[in-house]
Amino acid sequence: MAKRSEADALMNRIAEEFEALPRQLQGVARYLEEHRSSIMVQRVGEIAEGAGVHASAVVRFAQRFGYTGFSEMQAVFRDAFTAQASPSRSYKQRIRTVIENRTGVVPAVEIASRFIDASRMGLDELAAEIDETRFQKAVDALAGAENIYVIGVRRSFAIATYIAYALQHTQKRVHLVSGLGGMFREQLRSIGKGDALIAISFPPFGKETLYAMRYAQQHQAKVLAITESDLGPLARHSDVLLKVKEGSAFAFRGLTSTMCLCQALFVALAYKLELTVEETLPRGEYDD
Amino acid sequence: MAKRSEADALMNRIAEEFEALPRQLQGVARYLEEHRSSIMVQRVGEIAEGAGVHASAVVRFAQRFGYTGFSEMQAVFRDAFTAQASPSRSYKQRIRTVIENRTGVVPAVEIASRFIDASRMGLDELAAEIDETRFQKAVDALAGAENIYVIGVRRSFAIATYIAYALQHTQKRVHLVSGLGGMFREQLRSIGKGDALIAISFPPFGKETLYAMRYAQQHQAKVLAITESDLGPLARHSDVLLKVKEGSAFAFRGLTSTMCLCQALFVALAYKLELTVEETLPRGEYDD
DNA sequence: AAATAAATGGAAAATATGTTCCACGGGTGC
DNA sequence: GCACCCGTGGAACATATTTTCCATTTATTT
Repeated sequence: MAKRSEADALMNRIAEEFEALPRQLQGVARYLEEHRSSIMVQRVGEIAEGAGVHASAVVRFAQRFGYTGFSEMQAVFRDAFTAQASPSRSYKQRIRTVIENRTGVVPAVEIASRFIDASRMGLDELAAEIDETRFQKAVDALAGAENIYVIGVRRSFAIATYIAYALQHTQKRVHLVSGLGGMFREQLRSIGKGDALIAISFPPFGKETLYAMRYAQQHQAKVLAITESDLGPLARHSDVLLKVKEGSAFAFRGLTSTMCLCQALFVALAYKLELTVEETLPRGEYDD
Repeated sequence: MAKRSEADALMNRIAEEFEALPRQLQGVARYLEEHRSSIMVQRVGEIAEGAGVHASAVVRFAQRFGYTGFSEMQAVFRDAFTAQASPSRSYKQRIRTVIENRTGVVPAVEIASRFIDASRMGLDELAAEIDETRFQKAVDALAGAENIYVIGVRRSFAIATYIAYALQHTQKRVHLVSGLGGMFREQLRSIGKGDALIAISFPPFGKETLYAMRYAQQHQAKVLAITESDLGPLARHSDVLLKVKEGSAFAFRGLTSTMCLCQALFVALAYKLELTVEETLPRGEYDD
């Protein structure tokens, strides 16, 4: 109990003082936070190597936080672990959870956990059922396009936003059809042969998206649809259709699988366009 | 993978030979079985004491099972742990191999699969490491806010967009600080006491986001940060900080965990506000 | 730009830890 | 009952790991 919080307290202190720390010690701090769970089994040398610093820097770090040396600090994490690993803990925790549930208030984390679980299942399904041929076709279509238009409204707008952002890292001209100022049609006007439209839509399908797809097809642009089913109105108006089935919990639809698919699409495209990943997402000042 | 089974194999061998062992070594065996999970952090002396034997008995035990000494046997358990504690590491190595093997055309689906895998691991980690207390605090902070401002730039903008969209289904007034027309400051101007700001940012942190956080705090609004670490500049300017560590493949950062966390946050909030899910996300004509 | 302070990394010193050796004792078989 | 063997534990030894020290580099201030 107290053991666990001692490690927590230390991590908090580290977070507080972080900015005042010299470069190398910041590196150590980052490593500790990242690998908190395995610090207890690692040697100073291993941690030093992982953090890219000299062993003595790790010792200095520990001393800066009031310990006589690394060993003493490590003991804090070791104790925290053994306290948690001891069989009594899980039992007590289960009991406590049950008690807390009795009060009628479902803890927020309970809801979150279930939702995350649902999302995981969604990703599992995505991994299992991805259509190789179609995915390849989708990548090829984008690779061959001069201009790429992206549309998605309401729930799908965030996804469209992301795709448009990601594609800015390629040489393509990218157009997010946002409808800003009520200008859906105007933003789409100049799409034509050699261009591609990415349309993301789920039932009940937004009429703006459907319009865009029809318009794009009429003007000989390739249409890539991202939706949940081969049936439905999007199939008719698309050249390639990628399916995503989202997991759901509390009757609330996830969006993680869609996001994941879109990112995968982008990575595959970047790879095909032979952008090195560094070019793709500069770790410099433009990334956030 | 193989690491885990090596420890298992050892435990099996111990079980088999158990009866043929001398009294003290049986004691060691019992202790190991009982405390399997914490062997990796314990010293020979501790284990010896726990089993009620002399340290050298423990060493003899290890040698009896083919190891040069206790250390070598302990390493088996340590490896088993680190293999399971940091699955992403072995994963990253696989990824690197794939990249280095670019002996020609890697099929797009191959890339997609890898990426989806990475995202899945990200979600696993999210589920495992979500901080109950903080999550609850985050939900409470939002539930208590009159106005909710949302900011995220570049990579994080899509997420901000989504949160703003989702929150429109509550009774709160929601403001997406988009920076449209260069009006970051202006959009943020009226934030004040009783309001909340949700800031999503990852390194290198966008200065607009940092500015917004500082401004919000100065005006006594609650600040909820969504980022990847307790360290870094966001910690100082936030009241609640939710951590998300994204999986990555091809050195390309995922966004699915963040998306998932934000959705979970929203669902938990909706639940707390006692919105029925039907009210929350009408499946009617406004959903897309 | 010089002076001062701080940070860094190599290597020696100190310590902790693991391992081996050996003397002792109890039990078993002859 | 004696001798032998195996198991046991103390202590010396060896090794691995941590810690300290100091020379060098790097940043900061005047």
